[in-house]
Amino acid sequence: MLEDEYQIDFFSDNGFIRKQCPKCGKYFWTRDQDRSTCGDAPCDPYSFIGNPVFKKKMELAEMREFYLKFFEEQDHTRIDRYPVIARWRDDIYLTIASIADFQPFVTSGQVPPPANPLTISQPCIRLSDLDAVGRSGRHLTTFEMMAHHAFNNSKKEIYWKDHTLELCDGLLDSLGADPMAVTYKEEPWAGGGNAGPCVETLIGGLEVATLVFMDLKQDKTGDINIKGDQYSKMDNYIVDTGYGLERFVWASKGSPTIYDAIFPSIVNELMGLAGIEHELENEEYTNILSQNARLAGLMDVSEKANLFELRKQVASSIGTTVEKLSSIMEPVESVYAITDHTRCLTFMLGDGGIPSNVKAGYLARLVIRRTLRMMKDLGINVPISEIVRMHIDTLPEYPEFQENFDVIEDILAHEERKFADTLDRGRRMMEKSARHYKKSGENIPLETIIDMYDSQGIPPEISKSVAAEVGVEVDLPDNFYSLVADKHSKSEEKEEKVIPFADRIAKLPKTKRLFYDEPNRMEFEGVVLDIFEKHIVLDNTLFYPEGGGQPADHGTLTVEDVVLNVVDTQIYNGVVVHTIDDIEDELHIRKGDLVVGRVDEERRMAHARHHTATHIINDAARDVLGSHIWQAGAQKFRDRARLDLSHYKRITQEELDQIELIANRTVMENKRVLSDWMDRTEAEQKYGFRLYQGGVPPGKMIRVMQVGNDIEACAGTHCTNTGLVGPIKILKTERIQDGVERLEYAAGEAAIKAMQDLESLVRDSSETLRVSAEQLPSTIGRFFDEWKDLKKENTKLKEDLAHARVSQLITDAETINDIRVIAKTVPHADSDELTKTAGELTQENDVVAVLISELDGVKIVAAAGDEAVKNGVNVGLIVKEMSTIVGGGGGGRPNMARGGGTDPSNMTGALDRGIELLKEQLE
RNA sequence: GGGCUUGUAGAUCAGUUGGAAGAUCGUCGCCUUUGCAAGGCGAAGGCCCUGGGUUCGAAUCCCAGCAAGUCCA
Repeated sequence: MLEDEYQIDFFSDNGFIRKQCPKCGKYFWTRDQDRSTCGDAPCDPYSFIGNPVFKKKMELAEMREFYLKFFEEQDHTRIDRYPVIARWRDDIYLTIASIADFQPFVTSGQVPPPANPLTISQPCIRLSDLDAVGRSGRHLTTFEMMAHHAFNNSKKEIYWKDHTLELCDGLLDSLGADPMAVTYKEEPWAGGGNAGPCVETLIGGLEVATLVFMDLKQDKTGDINIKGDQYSKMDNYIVDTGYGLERFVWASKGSPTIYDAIFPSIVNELMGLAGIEHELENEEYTNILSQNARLAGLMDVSEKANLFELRKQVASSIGTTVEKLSSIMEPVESVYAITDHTRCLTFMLGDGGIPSNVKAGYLARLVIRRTLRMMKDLGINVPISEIVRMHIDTLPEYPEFQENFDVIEDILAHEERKFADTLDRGRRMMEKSARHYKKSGENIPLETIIDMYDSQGIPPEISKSVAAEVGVEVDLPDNFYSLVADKHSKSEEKEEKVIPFADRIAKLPKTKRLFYDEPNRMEFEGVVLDIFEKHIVLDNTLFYPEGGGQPADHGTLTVEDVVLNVVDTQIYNGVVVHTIDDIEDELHIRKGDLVVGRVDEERRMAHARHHTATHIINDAARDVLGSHIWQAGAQKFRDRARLDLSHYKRITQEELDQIELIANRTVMENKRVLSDWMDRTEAEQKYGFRLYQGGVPPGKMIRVMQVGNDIEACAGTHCTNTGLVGPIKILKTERIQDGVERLEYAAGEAAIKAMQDLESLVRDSSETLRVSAEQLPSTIGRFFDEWKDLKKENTKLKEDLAHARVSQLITDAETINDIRVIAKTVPHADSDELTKTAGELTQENDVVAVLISELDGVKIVAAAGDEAVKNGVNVGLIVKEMSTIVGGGGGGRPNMARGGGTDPSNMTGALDRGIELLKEQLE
């Protein structure tokens, strides 16, 4: 990054000088002539601990308000926070920064910002430093990023570097910070395809703010190189700042750790539950914590080696052993981590996140399980929801969490039970495996432990302790988790959607879409703007292009007397492209022609019914299941539609019936379906993020649909009244992931058809059984029971038959070398009967039975008593050879073998050969 | 989105190279005991998840589906 980027008037006008840090080599700006280091850890240690850098101690709410108010007074508009689950993004699951709220449409310039400039305090979740949370004294999974943003472009500049620095410095000043202690470090920033110069604001050794001047985008042909990637200048340039609310509070209090600063009451409560006295009043104790935090600030403690090094240094500086120190620190660190993690869960679940085995839900589960493990280690025996409740009680500024608490509690109870089940199951499996290895005297291979974790979810620590109980050693390498990750590493290819004739389409104006204003009109006139191969673009159209889970309209385009069939309709950057099926050699259509379009009404209406029904079902489901229900995907077809819903347990039949009933009531109420194009920001303020059930559409204006009580941003075609949807019939549910339920249903004529199909199933069944539909269940039950009884009886009869045969067969035995040999054909006996007969015959030790029958080809069974086996008989070999004679195969063990073949003509030959072999074996 | 694991008696699980469906607990009956706990003897209880395929033969191998678990991005 060029040095020029940091030659900012604010610095020169305010007596700053630029220096290079002798430790890290980075450049920074300071008012202090005598300062030499940059002010960042590890070049400077924390100096604010026990020595606050701001005038007044503040709590989170007070600090947040102070910040927002400061920027409001500086002409910024305060806007509401966004959810921590980033539903409007398809590239990230969690909101990781305030700027994430405005990506991608605002930052790219497609959509104007809700206000400009604006200020916000955005709760963010980052799980990347999970291991350091609790240990480092400063890491959190959840934090609020306070920010002021200005969105500039070549036409209009709000403010840029100078004013940003002025505002930041002014804020610190108004908090009573010592100007001489503040440094600004140059640090080029890149991330998410953008980049730009950046300044880090440091005070007391702590980084409290990051000021990013985002003006570059990734571009292979760009002429600016940052960290190995090429970038070029953007037309938009954005002030992207981030001030850590929690760090500001910490700095204002000077507590030993950030955790003690931001949620002291919950930390204390948990210490009590864990049976640890948190002696913040105890000087020796706070000394240890402070030392630890200061030194931890200098290193990355997520590395095991570093953690040990940290312990060593702290131990020596307070004159104790590493072991002693660890025994003091570990429980405390766990309490910190639990407090942090439960706060994270409060936000995740409070914002409607559902634990799952995939996507954002998996992250929630990960955090839940980590927390439960630590709680167990500390002996904290309260439901995890109780700790979440403590957080909610201290967060009155988030009333929505309070409202959702019942569901949150249920989800957590559910997860707790699931995890307990998993551990139980895992422990049993591990015990078995451990016993197996103990028997063979081997150590348990690492592979087994990895498998246990990877496919059964058993943490390696638990595997190890279970193994130890059984008495087998396990070596856990430090890089265990990266070994697991290696197993999964593979390249991933994403398919880019290719736009046909992209350059021609780019030159065309956006197509006027008539279907919004006139949803019931099916015929229109249009002028041909362009034709390429089978694709036709008009100036306006009634054809709905595929989108929002609704398939494309079909129909016809007529030019004079030529009728063209439209088989697909797509939209690319606002240009609707109609695709027709085969065309004549000579296309009777050219630019400027007037065409008459007719939409296939039946198809369109079926889609519209299913689309409106989808909104109705979504609303009904939320009614029945709770407010955590979100659409996780949807697709409409002509004969049915499906809707994926986030829900943490299986939907029961009763709930399903209820949803169906409510949905049909909405239909019968025949409410008007309202739609309105609204300013995006206005709609968001009015209806919230509930709008975005089906993802976030681009554009300044969005179409807001109201169907019954359901309000969503939706670009599909709908019925004008709910009554037009007709009956709605839920066909089935499927669990497509843990935490996502799929509903399949039909509406209108499709529903009638579906019901008729179901009915005919019942009718056919009852006709087959010759009973009325009402009697079907009981009759089927009876048949099933009878079938079971008959099967048992059949088995019994075969045994009896076998028994009856035995007495006959035994008299025909031929004695060879003291062994009685029975080699016979048993007519019409199946394999089971032969087996039972042979089995009974060989109850006598000196008997060998070779039985053969003709049934579905040839069946052969041979058995030998113990005595016979001792004398060298191996019926496995005999049957094997016999079977090949009848065109099949067979085998078994020396005392029992079965086989058969497809060719009955050679049965006697096979039997003779069997006797021959037997004789050989007995000699 | 991808990977891995698992579906067998009411429950928890065995079931070897494809070759006679098992154990433990629970249930029921009888015996023992003043009674209980327990013990002894015996019995009932299986569409081996579903549907295809391979094979003389599949709980076992292959494919598809359904269901459950789990890890990763």
